[in-house]
Amino acid sequence: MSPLAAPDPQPIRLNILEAATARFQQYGYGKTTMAEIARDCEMSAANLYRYFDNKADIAAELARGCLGRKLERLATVVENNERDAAKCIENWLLEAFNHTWEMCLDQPRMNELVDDVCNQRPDIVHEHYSQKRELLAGVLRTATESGELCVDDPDEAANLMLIASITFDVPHFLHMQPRETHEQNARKLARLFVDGLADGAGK
Amino acid sequence: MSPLAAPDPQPIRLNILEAATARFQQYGYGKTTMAEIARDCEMSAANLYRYFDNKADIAAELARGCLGRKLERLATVVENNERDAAKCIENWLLEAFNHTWEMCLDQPRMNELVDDVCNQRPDIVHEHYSQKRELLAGVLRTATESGELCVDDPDEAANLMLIASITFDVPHFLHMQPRETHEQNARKLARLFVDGLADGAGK
DNA sequence: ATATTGAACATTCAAGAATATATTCATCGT
DNA sequence: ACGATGAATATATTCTTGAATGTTCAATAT
Repeated sequence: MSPLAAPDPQPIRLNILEAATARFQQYGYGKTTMAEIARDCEMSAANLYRYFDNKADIAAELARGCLGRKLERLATVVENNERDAAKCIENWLLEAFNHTWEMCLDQPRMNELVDDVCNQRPDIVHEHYSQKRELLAGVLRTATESGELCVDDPDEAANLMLIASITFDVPHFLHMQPRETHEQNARKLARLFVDGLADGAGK
Repeated sequence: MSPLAAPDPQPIRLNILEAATARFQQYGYGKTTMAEIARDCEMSAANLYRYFDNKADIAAELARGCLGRKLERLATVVENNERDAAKCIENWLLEAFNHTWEMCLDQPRMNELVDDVCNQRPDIVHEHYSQKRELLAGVLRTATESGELCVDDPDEAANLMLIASITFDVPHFLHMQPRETHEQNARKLARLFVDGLADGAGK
């Protein structure tokens, strides 16, 4: 009633996404039908197409959500370590790895879905990547201003760090080592980054 | 005749491998039959099993060969840069990337085969990885002795570098950037490694 | 007009038959 | 004995087809 209370812009869209999430989690993308999602939303399958172009677009939206939550976790790490870039980078890598690890264990179907979407939608991967780089570049810029690090081009350095820490973002490599080893590697790699970007390096 | 001249220990095995290579290159693993390989060797299909346990083992042997040649290229890089660890590491990453890139372009089917074998035979991946780590650790050890670098645990550092440069070894990430960008990234990452492992870092 | 639907259409999936191929083995020639 | 083979068997691949599902659209209700 009040013009101040902003109602959900698309409550139906969200409803569909929730229903799809529940189905995909339990049965997987391939085994859930548009009819089932529609039934959960108490509408016809045809009507889903008023809110999404097709089934793949629902999955894409969910994948975006997953990647968004991952970004939020990393943003929280950044917020909690504003004064200590070394710790921030270490915790960034640990958080990235733990998120990947936990997704694989706890939500294997959703994880698989994100993987598939990423393979078919380079734009989604790229946006997620850009957001991460921007966030990480901010950390490096701040640390350079405070004197903790000495980074000429924060964007370039952030890019490098993301490339070099791909192991921790991609499920494909997870099974090659136990969790503890991965975590140790994350810590060591963070140390290597910090040493390589420290003031006085490479001169 | 002369006991000095060591004849091929298994010329027939090699012959089979050559025939299989030619077929796999042109038609792919799935589309070439044991009968075809046998015909190329002028023998029966049954006789192939005197030299290999099964078709997959032929592919495994070829994959080992591919990885072996990759290791040889890296070993050559090491030999040609014994005095300059920084250059050696840079050229290592460039060589690793270029090998991956060229394999994907020039021998896509063989590349796919190596990929498949690696997914089914962790032992082969692991051995290749161990060989690379040993080679790279040697570089770090030598550089530490000469004072160019300061690496406490060369094995651990080599391990880290290999993990961090996975992008350049795995075809999966190749298409995400043009060749020049990858090469620049390889150079920059090498620089980051060297800076991070330089004397005085991390103290 | 807008939201929704049932029914039509297009595409994909899945199960089984048919085929092709991988693998084994008894036998042959040396 | 050894190396090799053709035929026999087991396994995998392909093909076919009915069914299931994704998608569209004209028609209906609000």
